[in-house]
Amino acid sequence: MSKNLVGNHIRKLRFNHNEMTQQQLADKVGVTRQTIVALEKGNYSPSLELAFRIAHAFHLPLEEVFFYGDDPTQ
Amino acid sequence: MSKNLVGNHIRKLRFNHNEMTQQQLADKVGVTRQTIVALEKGNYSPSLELAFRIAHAFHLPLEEVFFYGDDPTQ
DNA sequence: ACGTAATGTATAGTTTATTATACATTGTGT
DNA sequence: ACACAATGTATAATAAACTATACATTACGT
Repeated sequence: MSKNLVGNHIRKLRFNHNEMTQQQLADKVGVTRQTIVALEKGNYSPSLELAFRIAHAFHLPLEEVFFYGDDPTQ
Repeated sequence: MSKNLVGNHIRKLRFNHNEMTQQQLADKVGVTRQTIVALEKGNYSPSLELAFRIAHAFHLPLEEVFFYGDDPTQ
């Protein structure tokens, strides 16, 4: 339980980026697919370090991938 | 051990913000002082959620408080 | 000299992120 | 119909973040 306050656009971004697969993203940022799955599902928020690596994988600033609060405002 | 790849400007920012104390910042973002100490010392990188709360406490975007890699470039 | 506020350091314990493994489901190509 | 790639789901184990407690040090006000 315990509401997760951080959301992300990982899923959307994977498809905008060459239909990148969960496994490919996982390899690219050096985690397992399970971690990507959990993040897309919103099970928990990543470590800051992983958040940076994921943003870099999409060539985006961190705050365009992850957002605080319920409202992406975009 | 295990090099921490994420750095921050928390210490500097505390002093730029009314000489804010470790305890005050801790209270403001809802963690213990020990966590702030550990972050300033670079013992580990915070959760993304905490990183957001700290950035908001200073009214700054996350990437002006935390940076990936060894070089702040500023 | 004394009290107190801020910081530094250490360590054991709890919670959360991350891994590893495993199996089920859906879609696509042959 | 079969093989395979991608995803969904679950659960136990490990690693990392975070708490709680405690004590030492430095500086500052009285």
